[in-house]
Formats: sequence, C-alpha cells, structure tokens
Amino acid sequence: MESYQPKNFEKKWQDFWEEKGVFHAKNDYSMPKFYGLIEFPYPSAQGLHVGHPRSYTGMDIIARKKRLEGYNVLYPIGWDAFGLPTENHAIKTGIHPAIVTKKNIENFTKQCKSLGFSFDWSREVNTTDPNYYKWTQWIFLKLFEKGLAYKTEMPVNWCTSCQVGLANEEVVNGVCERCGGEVVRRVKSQWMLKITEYADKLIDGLNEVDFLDKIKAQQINWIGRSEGAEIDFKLSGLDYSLRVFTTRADTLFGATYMVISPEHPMIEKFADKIENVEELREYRELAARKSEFERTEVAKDKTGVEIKGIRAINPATGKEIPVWVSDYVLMTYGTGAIMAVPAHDTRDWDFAKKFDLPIIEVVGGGKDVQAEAYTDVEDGIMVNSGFLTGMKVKDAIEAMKKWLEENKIGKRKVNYKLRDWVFSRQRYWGEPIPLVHCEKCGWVAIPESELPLTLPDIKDFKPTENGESPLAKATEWIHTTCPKCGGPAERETDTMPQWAGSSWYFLRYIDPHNDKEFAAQDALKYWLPVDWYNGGMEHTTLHLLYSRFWHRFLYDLGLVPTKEPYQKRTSQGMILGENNEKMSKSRGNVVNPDDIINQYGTDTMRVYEMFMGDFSQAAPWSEKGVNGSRKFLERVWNLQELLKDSEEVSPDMEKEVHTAIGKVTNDIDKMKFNTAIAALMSFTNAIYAKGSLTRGELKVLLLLLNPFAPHITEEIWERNKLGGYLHEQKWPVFDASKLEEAEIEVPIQVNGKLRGVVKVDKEAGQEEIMEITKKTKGITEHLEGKNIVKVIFVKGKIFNVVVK
RNA sequence: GCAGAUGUGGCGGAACUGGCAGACGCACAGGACUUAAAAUCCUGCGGGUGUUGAACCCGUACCGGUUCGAUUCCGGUCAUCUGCACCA
Repeated sequence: MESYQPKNFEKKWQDFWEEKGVFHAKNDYSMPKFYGLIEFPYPSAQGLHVGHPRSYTGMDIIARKKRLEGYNVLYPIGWDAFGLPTENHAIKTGIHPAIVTKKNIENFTKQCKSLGFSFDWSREVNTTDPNYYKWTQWIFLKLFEKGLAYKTEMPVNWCTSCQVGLANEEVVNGVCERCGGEVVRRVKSQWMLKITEYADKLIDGLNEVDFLDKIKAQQINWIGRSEGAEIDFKLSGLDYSLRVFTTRADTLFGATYMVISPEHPMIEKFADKIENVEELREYRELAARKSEFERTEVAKDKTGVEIKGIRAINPATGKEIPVWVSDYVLMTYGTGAIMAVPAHDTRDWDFAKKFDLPIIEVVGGGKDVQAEAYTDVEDGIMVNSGFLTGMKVKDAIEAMKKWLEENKIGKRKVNYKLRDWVFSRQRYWGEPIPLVHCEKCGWVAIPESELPLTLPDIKDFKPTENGESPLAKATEWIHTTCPKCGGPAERETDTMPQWAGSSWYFLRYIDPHNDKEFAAQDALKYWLPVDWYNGGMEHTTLHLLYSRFWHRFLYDLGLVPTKEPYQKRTSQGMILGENNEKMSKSRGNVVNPDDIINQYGTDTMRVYEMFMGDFSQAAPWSEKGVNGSRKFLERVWNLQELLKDSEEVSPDMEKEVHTAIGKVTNDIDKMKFNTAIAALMSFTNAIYAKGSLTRGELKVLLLLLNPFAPHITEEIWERNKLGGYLHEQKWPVFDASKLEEAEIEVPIQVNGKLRGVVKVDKEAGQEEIMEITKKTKGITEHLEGKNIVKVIFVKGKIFNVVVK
C-alpha cells in the first residue's frame, strides 16, 4: 500500500465538494437548521495568518458534524474589505483601493479553499460591493429617518506633519505611527449614531442569549450603566449653574471644590469674568496634546489650574467653594464637571493634597481622612452632613436624592459609560454617507431609488489640507440637487467607518443576491438567529455591540424577527509564536499557513491547530507539535493494512468504539477539540494494540475524524468502498449501555489517602467492598489496630475508610 | 489604578458536578530493525528516600480555611498576560 500522501488527494476533494455544491445551504425550510458564523476577515495584503484557521476550523468542525447529524447548515464567508491599510496603500502608491482589494480577496479565497473549509461559497459577500453597501446605506437612512443619526462637534486625532486625521490605532505614544509627527486633537463636525438610546436594551438583551460569561461581563462593563444624580451648583453672583453627575449624592456635604474639564464651555462663556483665562486656554492647549488614556491614567501626577474670579456654591452647605480645571475630567463622560469629595475619593484626595484644598469627612468610622481617602464606606454612618448626619450611607443616598428633587437642585439620573458612536471618517475607502446638504432644507436623505450611492472614481487619495475627506475633491460628484426642494445641494463627503458593513453582514448571508430587500422575510424567519458565532476576544466589545445595536434597531422597525442576532457567542484564544510571544512581523515569529499546508498537508494543519491546546486559551505554535499531528494521521492511514472483511463492530471493540463516539460527540459540542482528538488517538492506539479492525470499526473512526480531517477520511472511505461518499453518511449514535462492564475498579482510600484499587461487581454494596478491602494486601495494613470510625462510599467513585 | 483572564512534569496540555493528579501528544533516554542514518515499532519518563519491579513521603504559584477527601469551594498574597475610558 502506498504511504500517506495528502498532496495526491486534498485538492481533488476540495474541487469535488465545490463542483457538487456539497456545502451549499438548502432552501428547504422544513429541515432543522444550523447557522454557524465566524468573523469575516479583512483581506489584508499579508494574507491569512495561522490565527484565522483556528477560528474557522473550529466552526467548520461543528458545521460538518451538524450536517452529518441531518441539519441544514449555513456556514458562510465574506470580506470586510473597506479599511485603512488599503487606503493608506493607495495614498502611497496611487493604486485604487478597489484593485488592491480584489487582489487580496483572490489570495484569501485561494487560501481558504486550500484549508478545506466547508463554506457555502455561493453566498460570499463583500462589503465594498455596491450591491452590498447599497443596503448598508439603506439601513443608515433608516437610522437617520428615526432621528438616531445626528451631527456634532467631536475631536479627531490630527497629525500635524502628515496633515491627516488619524485613527486612535495610528497614534502611538502621542505621535503619528507613520511619521512620528506630533498629534493634536482637533474639533470636527461628525456624524454620530445614538447607540446610547439603546443602552438598556443592549443590556437586557443579554438575558436571552448564551454568551460566555466573560463576554457578557465585557458588554455590560462597556455600557457601564450607573444610577446617580445630577446636581446643579450655582456660580456665585452669576445666573449660571454648573451641573455635575455623581453616584455618591450622599457625600454632597463633603464637596469642598469642583473640577471641570478643560474643554468645558463655561470657560469661554465667562471669559471676561475669569481673571486668568489666558492661563486656562494654555492649559487646554496642553491637554489637547494628550490622549484620553494619558489624561485619565490614575498613576500620573495630577495637574490643574484654579479658575480665578469665579466660585461655586455648595447647595447643601451654602458655602462658596473654588472651581478648578483639570484634564482628568473628560467632556465626553457625564457633564464634563464633577463635585470633588476628597475625603472619600482617591483621585479627589490626591488632587486636594497636591493643591492644598480642604478635606472634610462626611462618612465616619473609617480611617483618618487627612492621611488617606476613606472609600470603602458601604456600612458607614454619615457625619458633618446636616440632615443626613447619623444615617446609614445607603439611606443617605436615597434621602439626598429626594431632598435634591424637592428643592429643585438636582434629579435622579442614569448615566452610561457608553458614548454615542462616531460614525464619520474623513476617508475615501468607505461607504459614502447618502445625505446631501441643502442651504434651505438642511441635511436631506437621498431617495431610495438612488441607492447605492457609489464612490466616485478619483486619482488622488490624500485628504484635503484642511482635513476633509478626499471625496471633497470630487467636485462633480459633490454638486447635486436637493431631493426635497430641487435647489442646489452638496453631498456629504465623509464616509462610514469599517464597523458599518460588519454590523449586518450575517443578515446578508441569508439572502445574498436579493436586489429588492437586504434579505427576504421568510428566509430571515428561518435562519435567524445565528446559532453560534465564534470570533476573537478583541471584537467582543465594539463589533459585537454595534451589530447587536443595528439588529435591535431593525427589530424595532419590524424588519428582522429576533431581538438578538446571535444565540451563542464564543471566543478562541490567540496563537502565539514559538517563543510564547504574540506573532508579529517585527518579532520575526510569524508562521504562514501556506507553508504548513505545503509541507504537512491541510489535514495536519487542521488537526494540529485543534490539538495544540484548549480552543479558548492562547497557545504557542510548535513545529514539533505539527509533526506529531502528521504522525497521527499517518497512523490512521496505515490502519488500512489491518482491515478485515467484516461490516460489524467486533464485540471486544464495542467499548472503545462507543467511548470514542461519546467523547468526540460531546467534546465537539463544547469546543473541547483537543480532548476529542486525544480520544481519537486512544481509539487508534487500541486498534493497533488489537492488531486488526473491521470495516464497521473503520467507518466509525472515519466519521468521527471527518470534521477535523475531512480529506484523508473521504479518501480512505472511497478507497475501501465503504459505501457512497463519507459526507453523505450519518453521524454515529452513542450507546451508553456498551460501556457498562460487569466488574468495576473502585479506588480505596484510608483517611482520604489512596491505598489501593479493588475489582468488584458493579452492583457491589458497601459491605461487600469492605470485605474485599480488608483482605487486600497493601490496604489492610493501614487498617490494622485501628478503629473504623466511618465509611464513605460514593458508588462508582470512591470508597473511603476513616480510622482512628 | 480599574476590569477580565491565567498559574498543574523538561514542554503543550488532561482531570465530569469536591472523589485514583499528570489522559493524549511533544521532547528526552534505553532497546528492536538497519552496514549506517532517517522512518517505524517496543519500553521508560513529576520529585525524593529506598532493601531499586517492595514500601513510604512530598507534589497542581504561595499562605491559610472548610471537608472523610481540594487542581476543583472560601479568604488572603504573589506573578504573568490582555484590555482600558482616573467614569466621578
């Protein structure tokens, strides 16, 4: 028999599956369905790295198993193809992003096909295809129509040397990633989406779905709902109040000063009243150079400037308190102003110590607040707090909120960490925003009949000098007429962020060629929700939240049948380099999947990535380990030499067969791929130990191994004429009764220490086992001369004798 | 600083819901086969004491607790990784 040569048949099977359309989802809505989803990749110039196949193989295994179990499976693939790297490449080389994108997609397609994934290629989508982004624009117009899209001034990162706006990712240590130039924050008018309006719905929706707990926690923490109060502080002698948000209204009597953000509009409003306004402006300039992260890093030394000439009044004490400006207060969270209670907040305490501000204790019983902040106050009793004095903290919070409302000084307020979604980019390679601006009518949606609004073909992809999108140079494209009044109007030149196309792609897979709707209702009803979505942990906040938001919005419009898009969400761990560090070009530890496939074959690549460790945990690459997986497949291949001419499973192999079926079936459902493969290895070892196998036994092994190593299993199936094609078979059925044995081994402990193992009838009771135990050498010695106090017997688990 | 995760042999990792710690694989060592090597097959492989195929002790980051029994549960400490928005 010839040796295992994957090159001779892997391509053959890939072509066969594709020609026959074996993995196409069927339009038979009477079948049970399974919709498995992986995050569609950004087709980069580097091609796939070994991390992609980890996720795709994992879901591929589940999809292949589900098909064998009789499900109608939708396992689609597409391209999230808008994005920065392609655009930056275009700026550098002048090559149109569409050309580069097409080339990259061709490469990714070739790579994915060579990995033998059972994708339904007939449903491929591409976010940069006008037939796709027509519907991205259409959904945006719905959001606009419902008042969920609005324009506001937002800061953007601006590289002073490249003269372009930068993504956060492109700002490294406060300088431009590419040129090292200084980055400042500039204010620009931007389109926003009101995701905050959906904050509560996005939290509540998590109750209906089966996400890993850590993923739910991340979503909830990101939304960051907190219940507190807004309180107005009057400015002394002025008809103006500074509004703050606080979760600790009970500490109001201890508020000895206020801090506002350097960008707070109050500064310019009262510029003529503020004695040191120039100093404040300088401070604001300085703050604009820092990233938000730098500004809010707790470890750093606090900076700040007192506002001279304006003081606020603490509404509880009636006393005048100073107002400071500091960059650790952000304009983007709460109201951009805080009341500072240094006795009970670490940051306020640090600030007060540095600038010598008074610290007044309002919750007693803790530490000396002059020495450090007392923050762990849950059980504290109020002191120095007027009408709250003597109350428990919990009651004081309620009492204060009531008092604030009665005196019209403040009100209860729910606040979210979540901010609205900045939805415009001053970029070319994104979906054009389908709005026009008319002098008379303001912002007006273009009619649906004009969708898709396609990107104009331009030659120069650089932004304009003042930071406008490159589209601002496409003058013919910009000038149009107002759909409302027919007068002259200009198109929006900003484009959408990459997040847009990926916020609904799973809906398009359901009905990808529909040119009347984004997807037909009956198809949506059948396929939704996505049954299982696997992807990287890095997308479990933003992408997951954004797409859940869009989906929920479409649900509210009656356009999708489920509140939540994904029933189940899991995450795979990262693949690290051989040196246990993150794979990156600069570290020189990148492994190219093409090389592995060339050298070892696709099945080896797949089996190794699933065997290398726990699927959800990070694991380092090991070339030696790859070779181990290859050796396993060779052993499977060579089993053909032991094949006997019997269709049955021989009686002495039934236990091994059903152990494997049970373990593999179970483990795949839990993504415990590494232990499933271990079970298959043990099964193979058992066959070798026996020295022969029947066709019936081989069939089970091949079926169980097929999801992991689809090519070798199809090939062996065909060579040995086991009947039709493997992919047409049924998943083997587990029979627990085959595992039962007449005699079982019971571990015997004395005082919790293992002293031996005895073989007994499986129905043996406590007394019977005790008898045997007393006679067993190695155990009985530990019982001699001692009193048996108690015996713990858990059937099938343990027999523990407690002696004194 | 906060949040989340992780910590088990030389290495990757296993252990159901508190019940035989180290499955499966890698590496390594010895043996078989070979003129030789590779490949393959067989055996061994946490540490220690030891009468060396007996027996015992220690051992799942560290300290302590609960329990007949803890890798698993509880309290505390340390280390590493990832993310971040000082969230008032």
